[in-house]
Amino acid sequence: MAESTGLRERKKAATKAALSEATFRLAIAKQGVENVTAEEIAAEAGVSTRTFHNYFPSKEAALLYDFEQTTGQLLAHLRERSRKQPIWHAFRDAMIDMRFDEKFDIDAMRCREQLIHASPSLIKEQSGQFMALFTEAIDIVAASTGTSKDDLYPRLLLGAALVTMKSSTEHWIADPGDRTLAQTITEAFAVFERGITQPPPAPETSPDARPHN
Amino acid sequence: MAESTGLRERKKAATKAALSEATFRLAIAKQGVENVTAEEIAAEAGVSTRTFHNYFPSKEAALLYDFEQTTGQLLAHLRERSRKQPIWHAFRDAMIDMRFDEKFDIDAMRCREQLIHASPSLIKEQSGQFMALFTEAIDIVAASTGTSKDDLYPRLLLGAALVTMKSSTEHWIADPGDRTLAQTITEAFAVFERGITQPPPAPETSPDARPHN
DNA sequence: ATGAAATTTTGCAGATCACGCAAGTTTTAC
DNA sequence: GTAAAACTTGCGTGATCTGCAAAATTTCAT
Repeated sequence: MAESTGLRERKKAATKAALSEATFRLAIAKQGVENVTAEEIAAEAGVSTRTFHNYFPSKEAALLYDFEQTTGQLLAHLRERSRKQPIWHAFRDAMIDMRFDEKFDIDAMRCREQLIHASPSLIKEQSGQFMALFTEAIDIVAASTGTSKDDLYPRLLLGAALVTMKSSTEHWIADPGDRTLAQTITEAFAVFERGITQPPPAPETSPDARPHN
Repeated sequence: MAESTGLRERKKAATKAALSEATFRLAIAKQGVENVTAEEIAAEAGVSTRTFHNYFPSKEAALLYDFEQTTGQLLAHLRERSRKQPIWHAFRDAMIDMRFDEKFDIDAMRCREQLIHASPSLIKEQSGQFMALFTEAIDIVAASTGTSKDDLYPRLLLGAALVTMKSSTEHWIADPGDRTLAQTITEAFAVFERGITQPPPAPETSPDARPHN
């Protein structure tokens, strides 16, 4: 559906991607987004400053463009799975479906994490995107649990799921150890199934004895 | 200790509070922070625009000033309790210690919530403050659970606690029903103790209805 | 009380951001 | 091939936020 849509669509997508990548490149080179201007990004991508702002409202949004994309895909997976699976494990499996570890370079992910972690404006932007994800997902969760979206339980469940996804990914990126990302995610989701007051049984460094899934 | 610190300290605190309140007032009057300028806020509080920016980096920060204050107090309570209590219930009880329902007008809280919910910039600002709280609290949690701050478990626990505090407060503000805030908080924390896949025993609206998760 | 020291307030200038508008350019579709 | 639709660009504008230095205010020692 998005393939045959002609030159214009493809060019737009390419420009947007180029701007996002240019932002990433410059941010790394200059050790932080705050040291990069919209003007520089536009120049790096070969368009005018005005055009940059046609595509992104801010350089923060440009840098987190693929996060936003990812979010959309995750939601699609979630919608699909939520019709055949209890919502909690639908989140876990939708997350595993994303296969970040195969799609992205782990060093690039680490760089990105560091950029975000070091910049208040990026932290805010990312948090804002998480909140948007919350808003988009709450209906799915409410429907799936047979509750209202204003109830407490679906909000807690969704919040827990988002926290789990963010934390486990960050943790795995920082130090994969001998685990796959899917294992780490599964482990993290299991913590909430067990009850949060129950600390995880296996110390995080022991290598064997983890039957996957 | 902060009492006898002379006229200067007191005036600064008063100015800061005045600026924050002015921001709140104007934001309500104009139906959103985006319709208020720093210049207007400064005028309303009787100082120069430059002075406003000496106190707050942005109008969003000004509007969420008391949230920041609250955060600090919560951390103090948490630190105290975490030495005598397991960390999970320390969070719950530290939160209850705050007694928002007694300290703040519920209508004002509702207004504030609506302002935040309707403004992307405020959502980002608040999320940023939550992340700051995360950063400040993670050491306490790690110490209290005997783990490293880079481990997964303390991050999940802290994330769950923050989600619980935010969600239960918002939920209670939106519709207190016949519950106290402390009850709602306790109920919410209990969800995570039980295991997130276990829906709460008492449905929030209909008395029968087995939840079919 | 008084004058010097420390601190705060303020105006000004400058860099950036983000958006509306209208003219110019490219792509599409007939 | 040409007209319509969509995209790019430059310009102008209003707002944000910061540094700097002068003026005003508070503090403190005497």
